[in-house]
Amino acid sequence: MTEETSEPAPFICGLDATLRIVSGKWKPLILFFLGKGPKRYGELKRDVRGVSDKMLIQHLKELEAHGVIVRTDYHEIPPRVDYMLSPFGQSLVEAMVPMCRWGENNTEAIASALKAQMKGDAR
Amino acid sequence: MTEETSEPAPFICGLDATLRIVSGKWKPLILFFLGKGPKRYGELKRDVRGVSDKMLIQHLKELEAHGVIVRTDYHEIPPRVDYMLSPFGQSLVEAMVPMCRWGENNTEAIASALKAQMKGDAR
DNA sequence: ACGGGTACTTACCAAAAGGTGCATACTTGT
DNA sequence: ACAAGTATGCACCTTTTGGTAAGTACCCGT
Repeated sequence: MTEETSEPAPFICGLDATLRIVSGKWKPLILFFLGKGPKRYGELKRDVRGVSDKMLIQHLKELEAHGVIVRTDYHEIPPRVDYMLSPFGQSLVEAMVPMCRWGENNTEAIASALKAQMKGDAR
Repeated sequence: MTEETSEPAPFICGLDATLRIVSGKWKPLILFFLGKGPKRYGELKRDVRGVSDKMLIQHLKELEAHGVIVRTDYHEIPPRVDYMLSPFGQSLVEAMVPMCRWGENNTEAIASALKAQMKGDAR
């Protein structure tokens, strides 16, 4: 740290910019599920199968810091908080829809492509 | 390794499936640039700024193994190889277009969202 | 009064991801 | 003859990422 590296590195292109927001193992999934409407922390955790508390919270904080989601704390006694997309996040989710559909329409092909590769790896 | 864990874990949803293919720091970018037409290794490396040889090749191999790109080796003397999208890859790239556009249309907002966050982090 | 659910937080650790630098084998340009 | 470019491969090491397990403060149902 001899110098301040505050520069976040310029974007190569639009896609690169988008990736800076959605990169993170579970972020796209979180966004996808929030696209279906506001959700409480627990609901989200059940939806995004396999995510740990640590990751879920960390990603939620980052998405909030980036202005794509909005956190609402009801300050109730058994904690109650929910998360929803901001308009910015909403537009992002819309941009992700084709990728979701691509996955839906090619699930079989993807599954076998991944399986085929494993055989090669499993030397 | 007491048991074969050959099961690649079921997809949570279509998006999850898609992510299994495009996950990797540079993969979306590689695909994006290949969307503009076949490219030689060197060209790609110049396009995808910042990628190391190791990563570029590794990602290219995976994408090829997954059937999204096709490698052509001309067996020429100073090595000449090029990469292009397969029809499968082509459809994937089309599904990514909206995300590219989203990034293009929101570059400013994204840049400031990222910058704003850094200030918070820099405690 | 105890177990379970709520939404987190923190510390510690393992694994994956990625970068650097060197090597290859042959050619073209200077 | 020597440096540079071509498309990789490999060993080594650092960084980043992610998981586990524990704890917190408070409530409700039994």
